Amino acid sequence: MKDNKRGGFRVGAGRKSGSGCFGESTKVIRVPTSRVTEINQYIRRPQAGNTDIVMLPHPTPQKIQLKLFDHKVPAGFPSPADDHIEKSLDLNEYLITKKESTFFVKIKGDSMIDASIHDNDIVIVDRSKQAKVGDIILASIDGEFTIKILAKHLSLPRLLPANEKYQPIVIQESMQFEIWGVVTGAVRKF
Amino acid sequence: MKDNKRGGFRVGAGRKSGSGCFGESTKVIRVPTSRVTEINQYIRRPQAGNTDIVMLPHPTPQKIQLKLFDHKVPAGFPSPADDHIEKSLDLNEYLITKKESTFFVKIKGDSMIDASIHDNDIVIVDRSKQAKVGDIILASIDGEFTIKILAKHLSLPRLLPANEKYQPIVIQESMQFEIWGVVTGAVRKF
DNA sequence: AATTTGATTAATGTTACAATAATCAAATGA
DNA sequence: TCATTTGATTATTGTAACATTAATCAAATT
Repeated sequence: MKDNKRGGFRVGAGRKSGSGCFGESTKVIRVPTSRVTEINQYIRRPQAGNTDIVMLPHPTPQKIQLKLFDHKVPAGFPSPADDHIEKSLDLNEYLITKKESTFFVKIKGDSMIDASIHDNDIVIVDRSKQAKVGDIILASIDGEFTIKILAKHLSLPRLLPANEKYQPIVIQESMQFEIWGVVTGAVRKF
Repeated sequence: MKDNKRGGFRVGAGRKSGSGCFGESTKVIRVPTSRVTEINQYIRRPQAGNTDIVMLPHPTPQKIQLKLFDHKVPAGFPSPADDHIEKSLDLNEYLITKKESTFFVKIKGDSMIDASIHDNDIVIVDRSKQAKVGDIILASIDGEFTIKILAKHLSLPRLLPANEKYQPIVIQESMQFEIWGVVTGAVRKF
């Protein structure tokens, strides 16, 4: 039942310009594949209600409100602060699993620098944990404490320093050798 | 002077995949005309961000005092009587000076590795401390959080990574730039 | 040994296209 | 008469295609 009498060219016919979801014309641009989702979310995000406010601690009695998205040039892409203030953190809870068997050791010197344990770092040692090959352990050899990576050489245990400049130590039967625990963490003050 | 003896099909010929300015494949997407410039700037700006989640100190942390030993003292412990050697320590107290102005940020990537800040470390940031040149700071650049070393060059602030593979960032007037605090410590779990 | 050259393939900005959606007015039907 | 349907028209929108540029390799040349 087609006829030629409906429609037809006439001014004002057809979809109105600006009736798309952006209310304006569009262009195609090329962007990295990994950021397609991010950009699509961003350009579709309601502009009006964009009032993300993050509260961060401040020494003054009343906490300061820091407004994000007040950029001068590129306006408001998703910021890490958007949804990233998640939870609170208790350092004791985070770093100490078993407080009954945990203690700290303050490190002197740079012999563990390749395991990124530095002079004056404090390491967290759990003496209840069974040391496995590859673990960073606190051991004593002939009455001296040392922090090393546990390896195994035939049947005798072997301690690898994390710093290449130091020689591995093969534990002989005659040596007093004791593993005091496994290093489970490290903390540092700047 | 054309001949058919150069080039020719052979494995490995031609431009390498991923050699473009994004280091990955691209796609075309349609965006509002008014935001083309903004998005092009955004996807091309230096990726300074090296932080992940932001956390606040726990309001009611566990109080755990554990023994602190010195790496260099001769083994013979535990010797609870010896107060000279043995101290005790609470990690929250040790690392957090001002709870009201402190928060935590998780590090992503290895841009600060020479400052011994590693992937997945958590750094402690004090917002009340005045940042000085040379300090490790948390800053935001155009909405992106980053941990960097604060420097100054010709009166413009500069953010230096602690890894020669990364480029310093010169802060221009046109950039949104804010210093959020000074990094006062770092913790790591093994 | 260093440089040039031509073939090859990826990157990149733009245009083209097809499918969908919105809009209008004539045609239809109550 | 007035609401609904219908067909033509035009914008939107995601994707494919294209042309130009850039990077890379190995043979040819200096």
